[in-house]
Amino acid sequence: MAMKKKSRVTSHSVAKLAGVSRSAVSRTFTPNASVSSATKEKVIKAANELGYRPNVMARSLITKKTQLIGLVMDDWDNPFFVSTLKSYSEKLKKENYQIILATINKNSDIDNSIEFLMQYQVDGIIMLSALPSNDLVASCNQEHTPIVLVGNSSKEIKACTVNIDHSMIGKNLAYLALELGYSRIVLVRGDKNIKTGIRRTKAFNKVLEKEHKARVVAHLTGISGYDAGRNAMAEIIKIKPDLVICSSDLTALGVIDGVQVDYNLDIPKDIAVIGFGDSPISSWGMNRLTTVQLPLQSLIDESIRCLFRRINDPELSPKEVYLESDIISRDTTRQV
Amino acid sequence: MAMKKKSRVTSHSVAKLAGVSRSAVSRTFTPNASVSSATKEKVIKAANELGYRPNVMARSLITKKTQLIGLVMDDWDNPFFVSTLKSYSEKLKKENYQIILATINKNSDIDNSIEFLMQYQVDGIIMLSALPSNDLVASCNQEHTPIVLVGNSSKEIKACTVNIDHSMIGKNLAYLALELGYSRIVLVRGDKNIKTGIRRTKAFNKVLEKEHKARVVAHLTGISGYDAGRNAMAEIIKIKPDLVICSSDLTALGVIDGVQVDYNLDIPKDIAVIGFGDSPISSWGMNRLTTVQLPLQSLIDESIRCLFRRINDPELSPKEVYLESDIISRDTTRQV
DNA sequence: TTAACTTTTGCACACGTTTGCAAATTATTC
DNA sequence: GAATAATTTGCAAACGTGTGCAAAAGTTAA
Repeated sequence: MAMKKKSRVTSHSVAKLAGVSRSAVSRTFTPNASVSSATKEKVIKAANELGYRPNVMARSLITKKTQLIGLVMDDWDNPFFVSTLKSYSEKLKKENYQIILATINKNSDIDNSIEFLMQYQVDGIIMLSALPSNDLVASCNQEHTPIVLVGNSSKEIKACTVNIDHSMIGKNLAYLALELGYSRIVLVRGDKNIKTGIRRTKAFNKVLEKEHKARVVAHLTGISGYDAGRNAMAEIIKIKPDLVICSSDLTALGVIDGVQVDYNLDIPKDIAVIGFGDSPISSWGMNRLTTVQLPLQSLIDESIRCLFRRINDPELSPKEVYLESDIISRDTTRQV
Repeated sequence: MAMKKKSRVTSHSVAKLAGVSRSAVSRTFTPNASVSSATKEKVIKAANELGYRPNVMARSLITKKTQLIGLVMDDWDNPFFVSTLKSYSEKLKKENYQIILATINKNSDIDNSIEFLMQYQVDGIIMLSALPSNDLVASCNQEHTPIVLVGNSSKEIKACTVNIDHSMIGKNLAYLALELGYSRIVLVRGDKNIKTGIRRTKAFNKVLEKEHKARVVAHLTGISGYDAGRNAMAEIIKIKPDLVICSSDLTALGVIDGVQVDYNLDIPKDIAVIGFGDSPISSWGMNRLTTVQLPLQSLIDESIRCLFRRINDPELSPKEVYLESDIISRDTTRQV
């Protein structure tokens, strides 16, 4: 006996079983299609019997819609972006879209990942923190595949961008510091080339220069993580600051332990600390860290909204959205 | 002037520009296909000029391969599984596969998410911690779409399973406790219905019963997270245990702070603590937690290997893999 | 009953590929 | 140069679906 060949159950086979035409079964699975309830019933019965599932690939070939959204994740080490994945997946699913995931290894791969996604005829692309080339975005626009850039943008690119307004954060941090009466401030940041940090710092300094009631007594870069923060205190302590502003909660926790454990000083009386991100650890247990809360949900919602707007009307010109962040006052800064 | 209709650049258009047949352009993009280098060059030039990208949907229709792997994530709150996403994405990409992501909301949705993925004709499915129904798995097997179950299994299901051997963990924990000379042990777990925890506990008790040099003086369930752990100490402290074994690192951290801060006892001299998971926080800064290290990389590698084995040979019968875990001895237990 | 109208149905083409096959071209051998 | 072998090429038939169109069936009105 010959080996049974792999054969899928197709609209043809269920049509045959139900005694109708292929069109009938197609229409049964297309909402609002013209099909009598009698045949619909027959088709559904046959489909269940055979375990029929419409082939999305074949369908998309003709409808030119795949219900696929490409999601490119540039920075898997950034917990903010990773934590958005769940929401993206759930919210897109609710709109009947699926996520196809693209990872980036080297920087040169950003464009490559878009090319990949385009081969799958995705209906839209969400880029988390990655910046593609102008040419490629133009090419996507031409094929009416909208791109939304989240957490990164460039003036020249013709794509929707949804961003956190880091300048505003810097400004608000500065005014908060002034309001609380701090005057000797240390800024602690990670990689000095990260744009968002640069933007915050610039806005922060601008306010201080205008008001000249306080000044930045030290500006450290290349410090990220608990240990780096804690070790950095050796240097910071000499400068005798009254406020240390960090670019991540984890760094801030390191700084806090440095202040309290290694140098036996009081927080916030002797030195105040502000973190960044409002990550879960910033409020666990004994940690009551004053920090910047990023509007992640708005970021997600807004980027999805932008995407769908352009999927539904590709001629629409791209939009720029900037979101504001709150500063959560907890126990590592003095109260107003 | 009439509105320009959306028209993709197809193999037809590049064939016309290059002055060859559609077959020629198809063959230039198919490795090892019979095509002269002269025409190949012509085609590539034309393709670049037009920005041609082969349509994967159309291709998969005929090759019956989509290069798509469905990844269903049951429990987004479990940091272990979420942290595997990056590795899965990178490793599958290296093999030229893409991930299509499926989320589960209610439990009844597990089968649903598989149905969804099957509509996209995925070449295989990886299920993280979710358990699908027998019927559905059978239906997938019939279509030669292999499924790998990670972190959850059932005897009856005919699918590959890759699991952490929790019985072995329980056994090893028990022998470690005996070896270190602890005799009054408290077990602290989360939801009492979680199978993995039950399995560990059972194996743990079995060893203790056999050796009867130590005993479980309390077995608390429903405790998970830092605060729950810390609060639980109020009850635990009365029992005067010498070892507390927790089902998560975070809970263990709460217990530790309870012991040290709230009751001013020494760790590990007065009470020892063991966590679970070797999550990053367990070794940050001052935390030097003795804990169970899960073999996540092996879990990922093994599940991918199982998947590909069955993709390449669908007749192969499914395999069960159990992985062992190490216990990392740090500073919250006494040394051997 | 007939006419006009509405709904349902099936045919056949389209979507953008891959691939077996035979024809056409090129390379090799005598 | 002819004969043969090896390679390259294009044609045409799939793959599994959606959809315009006209025919068929059903419904309503007179």
